[in-house]
Amino acid sequence: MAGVAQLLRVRPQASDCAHPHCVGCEARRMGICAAVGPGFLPRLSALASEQQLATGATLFEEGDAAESVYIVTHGMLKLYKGMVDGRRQVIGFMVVGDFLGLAFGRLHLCTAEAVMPSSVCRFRRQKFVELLDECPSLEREILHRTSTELAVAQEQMLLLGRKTASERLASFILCLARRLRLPDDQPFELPMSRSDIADYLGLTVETVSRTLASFRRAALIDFDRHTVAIRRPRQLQHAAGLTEGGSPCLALS
Amino acid sequence: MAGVAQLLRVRPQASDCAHPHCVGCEARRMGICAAVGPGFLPRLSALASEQQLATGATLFEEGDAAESVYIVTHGMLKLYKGMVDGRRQVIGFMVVGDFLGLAFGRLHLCTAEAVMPSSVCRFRRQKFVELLDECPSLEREILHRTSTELAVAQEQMLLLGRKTASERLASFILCLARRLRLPDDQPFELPMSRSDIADYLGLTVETVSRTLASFRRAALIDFDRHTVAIRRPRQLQHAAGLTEGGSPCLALS
DNA sequence: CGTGTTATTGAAGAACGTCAAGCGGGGTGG
DNA sequence: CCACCCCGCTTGACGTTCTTCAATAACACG
Repeated sequence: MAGVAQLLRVRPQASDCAHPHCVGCEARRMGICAAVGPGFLPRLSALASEQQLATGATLFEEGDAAESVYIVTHGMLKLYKGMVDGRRQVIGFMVVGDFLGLAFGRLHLCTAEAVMPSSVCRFRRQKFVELLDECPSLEREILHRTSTELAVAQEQMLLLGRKTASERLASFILCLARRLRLPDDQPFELPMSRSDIADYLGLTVETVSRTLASFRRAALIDFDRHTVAIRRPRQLQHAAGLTEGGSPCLALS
Repeated sequence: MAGVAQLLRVRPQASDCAHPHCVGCEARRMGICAAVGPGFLPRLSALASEQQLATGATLFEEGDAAESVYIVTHGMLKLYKGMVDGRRQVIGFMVVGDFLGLAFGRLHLCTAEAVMPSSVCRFRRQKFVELLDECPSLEREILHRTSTELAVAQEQMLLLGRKTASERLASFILCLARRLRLPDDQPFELPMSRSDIADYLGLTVETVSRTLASFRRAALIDFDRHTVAIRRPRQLQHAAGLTEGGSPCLALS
């Protein structure tokens, strides 16, 4: 679980905040706290409530009225869109500190489901928007995050539209590794299932499995069901269709 | 050209503004004007400069330093990302009133190229950010737009990851039609080339051409090189893999 | 320890890509 | 004004990649 523990520490610099109001809800330590000034923290406390999610539990579904926004405080959730016949596209994996449900419409546009035991901090949407009105630095923070998410989504469009199966898997692994900022060769955890990976990369589980197997045969990586280690990072980058200095992924947060 | 003319009128309600400062640069009439109060308009005037683009001209390239932001005032631009071997993914087509170059990083993450004779209104980035600091309603407007663009990008991820060629083309045509809010059966313009469409939908020109031809054989649409008319909207929606009431696309603006 | 779920592996098939040839429109230059 | 050429679009034949279908293996859970 060392890998996951690191995955969760997305915005470590924000955890320095020792303000008394920051203790109750971990979310405040993770992101919002740094953005809102001390004056707003009491109001934030009043707004927040924590919620636990078992693996597979859905926080909200595509089409639900969007009445709350959330911050992930533990674990990992996937966001996905579905089609009537069951095809799915995973939009992203949200980790600690990420906002959920920020779509500025009346309805949620994807489903949010826990891929491992997780918890979130919930805010009433309307109250949250009012807070936004009063706290420009929070609004700037949200804008910054939304804008980063947009850049990530656009990078993923390139992957989904133009990359081969091998390139997709290689990009995915490098992206995870970069997000964890791990030294090469150190194994890290994949909390999501093969089927989630397939739905994220626009492939089938079989293709994911076969491609990972071929990477292992080529000694690019080593892996077990929920663990991966990068053995030859340079060659893996090459397999991802990236230049040396290229951006394997823009970390989501 | 009737179709294009309508394509350009994305935010018609904003054109009501009769403030003297709104006359010079069309951008102010299209979007920003409504967001910033009259007090900020003189500053906006001072910041702006207009720029013409011939078809095929690039406004900025992936990797360039991001020193300005732009608003499209005439025509249409495509945003795309490239891979070293020449593969491309078109991220989106930007029409009048859309912002360009808002990536909150030091570098542009895609190339912007005119698909038809176009013009943009340029703002020095730093000045623009300062303006953002002083004008909360403008910041809110930008947040709203960014958030909408994110939703569009996520919808496109579903298309690129999970839809068949027919579904992609059908979705694309319906999306354009919805954006123009045309009555069915009325022909409208496709300013972009087949190759741009292919790069937008993650296909090849040949597949785009063949699929359009098959739609015409099935009498779903009629088309000419740069004109399309929807003949059987219900069946086209079905071909797009959408439910009756479903969202063919969230208009970009 | 058994059972359901998830992952792997193989073989056959389909969808889309690649290669190649032909068409047609628009622009240029004679 | 016409002929030519270039470029974008279309259409056909063939290949490749990925999916689909199916069987087996490995794990997680009670």
